[in-house]
Formats: sequence, structure tokens, C-alpha cells
Amino acid sequence: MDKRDKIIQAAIQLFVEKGFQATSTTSITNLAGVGTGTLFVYFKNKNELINAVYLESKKKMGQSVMQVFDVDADFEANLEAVWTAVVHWALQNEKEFNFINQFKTSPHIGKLTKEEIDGAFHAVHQMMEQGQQSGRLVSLELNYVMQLIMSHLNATIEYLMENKIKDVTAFVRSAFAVLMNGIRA
Amino acid sequence: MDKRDKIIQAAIQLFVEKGFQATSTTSITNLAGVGTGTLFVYFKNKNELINAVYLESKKKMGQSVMQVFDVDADFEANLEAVWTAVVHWALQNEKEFNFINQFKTSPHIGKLTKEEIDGAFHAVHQMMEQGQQSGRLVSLELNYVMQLIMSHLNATIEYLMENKIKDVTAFVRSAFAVLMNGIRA
Amino acid sequence: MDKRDKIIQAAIQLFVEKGFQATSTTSITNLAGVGTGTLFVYFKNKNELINAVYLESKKKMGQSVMQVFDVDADFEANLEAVWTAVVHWALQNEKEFNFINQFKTSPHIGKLTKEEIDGAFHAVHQMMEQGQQSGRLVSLELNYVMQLIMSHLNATIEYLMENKIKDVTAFVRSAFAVLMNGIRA
Amino acid sequence: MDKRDKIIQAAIQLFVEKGFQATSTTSITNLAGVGTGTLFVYFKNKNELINAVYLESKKKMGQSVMQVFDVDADFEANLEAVWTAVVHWALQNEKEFNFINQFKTSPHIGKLTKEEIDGAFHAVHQMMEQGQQSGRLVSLELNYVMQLIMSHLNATIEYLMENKIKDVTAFVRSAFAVLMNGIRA
DNA sequence: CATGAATGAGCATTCATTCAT
DNA sequence: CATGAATGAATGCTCATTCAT
Repeated sequence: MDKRDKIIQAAIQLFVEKGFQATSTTSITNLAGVGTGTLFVYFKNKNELINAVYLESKKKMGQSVMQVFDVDADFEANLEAVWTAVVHWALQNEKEFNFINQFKTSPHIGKLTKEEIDGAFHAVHQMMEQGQQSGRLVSLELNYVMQLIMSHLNATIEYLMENKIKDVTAFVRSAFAVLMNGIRA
Repeated sequence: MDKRDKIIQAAIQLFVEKGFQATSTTSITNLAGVGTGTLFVYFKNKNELINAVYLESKKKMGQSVMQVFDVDADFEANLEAVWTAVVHWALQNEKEFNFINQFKTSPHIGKLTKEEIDGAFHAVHQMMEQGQQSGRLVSLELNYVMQLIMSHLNATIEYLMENKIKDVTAFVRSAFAVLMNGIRA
Repeated sequence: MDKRDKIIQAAIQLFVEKGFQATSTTSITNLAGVGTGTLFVYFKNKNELINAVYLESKKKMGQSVMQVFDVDADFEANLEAVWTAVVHWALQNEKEFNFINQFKTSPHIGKLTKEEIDGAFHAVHQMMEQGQQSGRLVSLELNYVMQLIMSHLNATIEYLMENKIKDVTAFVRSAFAVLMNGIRA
Repeated sequence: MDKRDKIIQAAIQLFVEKGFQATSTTSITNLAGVGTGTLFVYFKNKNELINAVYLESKKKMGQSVMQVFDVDADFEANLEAVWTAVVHWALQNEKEFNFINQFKTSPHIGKLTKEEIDGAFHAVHQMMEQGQQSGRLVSLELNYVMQLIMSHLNATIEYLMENKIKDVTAFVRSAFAVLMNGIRA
């Protein structure tokens, strides 16, 4: 693993554990096992670091999740597949997911970073639009529906992380059912 | 308005705008129009300030919301009443609501503060239990259902705050319908 | 005891225990059982307080000690009497003595305060001069001899305070003998 | 001179002039000609600084003084040699000596620091014990005799510092004679 | 006289960032 | 590229002092 990567991994861990401001650049470089100055070789400043970390994490998640997306599949099946994929990625990448979740509303994550990301989820957005047009999705403002889905997703993941569930697959299935019963047209 | 209140109001605003750590005590006292030292007359330190602010805000919300709670009312009617009351309180007290929302998971809010609050919502919790027992609420783990309701609530409020909706009442009604369709047994 | 006195007593105790700077005016008024502002009714500021305390303590000691001074007595007998009187006053007024001792070289005790005090010991100074003139005291610079006596005195008192001595009177007598053997002409 | 040394020298000067508490860390770094933060690169905090300064000063004095110590020499000659060496070291290192003298009883100098030092003077203590056993030193409690010697030493040094003496060597010799006449068995 | 709420200058300490090596 | 000593602006907090009551 090269030094840039070591720094990013250390940053993710510390940002999640202690928050952005409470994490000193020195503690990051210490954990990463590199010199103080090295962080600034790869990132112009602390802010650019967190944006880079956010971007890479979210891209990783996006790539992983979008593999299950099937353009030809049925709307509801597709939504469930993607939704479920996010849950599983989160459970297997707790640190990254918590990081993304905690910092998605942070003022330190710039607009540019957010826009750069949205592209990855364009396909999902399209699928939702078609869902509405074909009368399979409740006809509320699409952005609102997306927000509902995301918050339901996060609530479910958080619950799974904090509680030991025996049959995760079953839980995830009923969790999705609750969502779908709400937003089905 | 006495100085303690001025400080609390200034703190709410700045904590929401810039976060806890990024808000200097000096900026709070400046905005409040009091001397630097005055903050420490009323609060032992910055941490005690944020806890006091959180406590008072949440109490205010609790008191306002629980007025609509009717022990004798029908389960679903009662849930809608309370849920809707939170939405309206949030819209009328944007700053306080955002503050509560942002800091509910903050490590700076102590456990004691959180416990002191939960009491106010005991009645709601009971109502939900009875809802499950009487077969009117989906039979998933109650804490999870509560979490779903809360996240749905927050998503709705956030959407309402960021978008100008013509008919808020109608919107709230259909938003609640989406929730209820999901969690009805 | 009037409030001025309460403040002085509290100040002596705290200054000795924690030092001048480490003692806040608030802690003094708290211990004295008076309001914060009251200190400044009687003393213009913290510095004037310590000077007043020093002055009064040293005057009290002077008055007590000079009672044993006998103009007509033999030089050596007189010196021993005064020297011994200081030792005993110190043992009976530990706080005051320690305070005087600690702050005699403090920059916070002004020159004026020191001069105001020296008057009380004028008689002793005269006695010493006569001792030298009559060839009973070593003929070194008088100020130096005085300094030697004072430091020997303080060393003896400190030792007595820190160690439990069975026969104090005997100890004091031999302590004085050591001094006298050194400075006798 | 490296920065750590510059800081120590500045600290000695200011601590002596104004006292520990009245000396701000900024004033030290200003006088030392280094940045504010540099002090904390070398010393964890202000307290560790004063302990380090005390330790190094006293070690320097100890090393210098103990050079004259001669295990095989006569008791009285040895005592005079060491005693005189301290006087001369003090006169040549006024700042350091005053610093040591003022802070030897300070609560800011930790016990560990004091213990680390006492070792250096172990030989002197042994010499004194042998002096008593061989009947050449007054048979009072040894700690008390040590205290007397130290206070006599300090009084002499202080006097020499504050007054211009023509023949210092002669003065020191008679000063030691006064001491020795007092404590000889 | 007595009070204590209010003040703001001052301080120890932290930390992102630089730069000479 | 990599380093870490050095920096100084920024911050939370203290405390002597004031003043309206």
C-alpha cells in the first residue's frame, strides 16, 4: 500500500472515531506511519484530504453496488437488488459507510465533490423516473421519494450495525417490504 | 431576554451554521452581545453549554408536541397527530430543529442529557407497543420501527424546509400515508 | 471580627497554602464569607491587600517580640531574649510566620511597606551597634551580621516546625549557642 | 546555541525577575527569539519547563562544585573548599543561583526533580557524618546542621551579590570562620 | 457599606501548515 | 518524494476589577 493510501485509511478511521475537527493531521500521519509533512505532499490541506477520502469511498461503494444493477430487470426487482446491495456493502465496509454517512452533510465536503459523485447514480435516478411513469411508484415529487428511500436505507443499516440479527437476509427482505409498501403506487 | 437566553439562541444558530468545534465561544458571545466571560458565568464550559442547549430545545419540542397527544384517541389517529405536530414544530422552529437533528448523535451530548429527555417521549413508546399488541402495527422489532418513523419524519421535514411546497397540509398528509402504508400490520 | 479582618485572615491562609498568584480574590472572599466586591471596598486591589496583610502580620510579630526587649539588660542576654521570642512567636503563629517568611522577598511587597516595618526593629539595630562598639560582637559589616542572624533564626524555626522536638527549650538554647559562638568577637 | 537552550536561558532570567506565574510563555519565547509553539516542542508544558530548568541548573552547579571535593582531605578543609566553591559558582552564575534559590521550595518543582538532584550531594552528606563521628562537628541533628550551613551560605552569597566587597577572598574566609566557630564541636 | 453579575484582557496550549534538508 | 522541527494564529477559559442596585 502506498503512502497516499495509508493516509486515506488512517483518515477514514480517525474521522469516524473522533470527527473531522477533533482529528489532527499529526494523528493521521502517526497512524499511517508516515512523516508529518507527507500528508501535504498528497493533499493541499486537511480539507482537500477529507474531500478526497469522501470521493474515493463513495466511488468504491458506487462501483460495488452498481454491479447488481440490471438495465433489463423489472423495476421493483432492480430497486430491491440495488437497495440490498447497499446494505451488504455497508455491513462489509462499516468504517467507510459510517464515514460517508457522517460526512454527507458536512460543510467540509464541497459541492464539487458531491456533484462528481452523483454521476455514478444516474442510472438509478432514471430507473426511478421510469418507475413513476409506468405507475409503479407513488407519484410524489421524485427527489422526496429518493430522500425517503435513502433515509429508510440508512435507518435499516444503522439498526443492523447496532444489533445482532440472526437472519439478516430475512430482516433485509422485510425491511424492504416496509419501504415498498409505502412507496408503491 | 436575559443574557443566558441570548447566549443559548446565539449558540443554536452558530452550532447549526458552523458545527460545534468550528464555533468559538467568542463568536457566540459576540453574536449574543455579551462579554466573553459571561458565557462561563452561566455554563461551566463549552460542553456544558451545548448540553444545556440540547436539553432545553428538545424539552421545548417535547412539550409542544405532546400537547396533541390524546390518550383516548385511536392508535393511528394519535400517531398521525403526534407525527404531524413534530413536522409543524420543526417548520416553525427551524433553527432549534436543525440543531436537535444535527447533534442528536454528537459525542458532545452526554448520556445524562439524553436520558433526561427520553422520559418525555415515554407515552409515545407505550402507544406504539399497544399498537403492535392490537395488531395495527407491523410486528418488527419496535426499536427498528421507531427508527424508521424517525428517519421518515426527518426526511420529510428536511424536504419541506428545502423546498417551497404550496399545500403543506396535503403534502404532510400524503407523506404520513406513505409511512403508514409501510408500517401498518 | 469585622469583614476587613475576615478577609485578611483568609488571605494569609490562602497565600501561604497556594501562593499569591494562585490565590484568586474570589477564593479569598469565599473563605472569608463575604461578597466578591467587599474585598475591593477595603483594599484598592489585590496588591494592596497583600501589602496590608504583610504589614499587619509583621507589626503583630514586632509588638509581641519587643516586649521582651530590656534596654538595661546585658547585650548577649538581650539578643538571646529577642531571638528566642521570635522563635516562640513563630511556633505559636505558624501561618503568620510562614506568610512573612515567604513574602519578605516577594516583588509584590513594596518598598514602602518594608520601610514602614523597619522602624519597629530600630531598637534591636542599635543594640547590635553597641555590641560591636563594646567589642562583644564580631566586627564584620553590621548588615551582614544581621542577615546571618536572621537566616540562622529562620533555619531554626523551619527545622522546629518540620520536626517534633522533645525538649524545645533545650534545643533553642543550643541553637542560639551555635549562633553566638559564630558571631562573638 | 540551540533553541532549547535559548528557551532555558530566557526562562531562568524571567522566572527570577518576575516569578513563575507572572512569566507568560509568550514572554519567554519572545526573549528567546523563537516562535510561540517552539517552547512546547521541547517541553510538554510550562511546568515541565521549570522542572527541566531547575534540574539542569542544579546539576551544573553540582558538577562545578564537586570538582573541588577531595575524598582524602581533612574534614574542615574539605568543607571550606566545597562551601567556598558554591560561593564562587554563585557569583559567577548569578542568574542560575538566584533561580535555584528562589525555586527550591516552589510547589512547581516536583519531588522527582528534587530526588534526582540529591544524589549529586551524597558525598557531602557522608563527609558531614564522618565529621560528627570523629568529634569535629557539633553533635546536633545532622539535618539541622546542614540547614544551618545552607542558610549561612545563602545569606553570605546574597550579601556578596548586593554589596561591592573589595577583598572577596578575605570576606569569604571570615564568613566561613563565623560558620565554623558556630558548628565546631 | 455590601453585593455579585458582568466584563474583557490575558494566558497556556494546540495544530495546520511550511520549508530546509 | 519524504521528513519533522519550527511556526504563530486561534481558542477555551480564568480572574481581577467594576458598578448598578
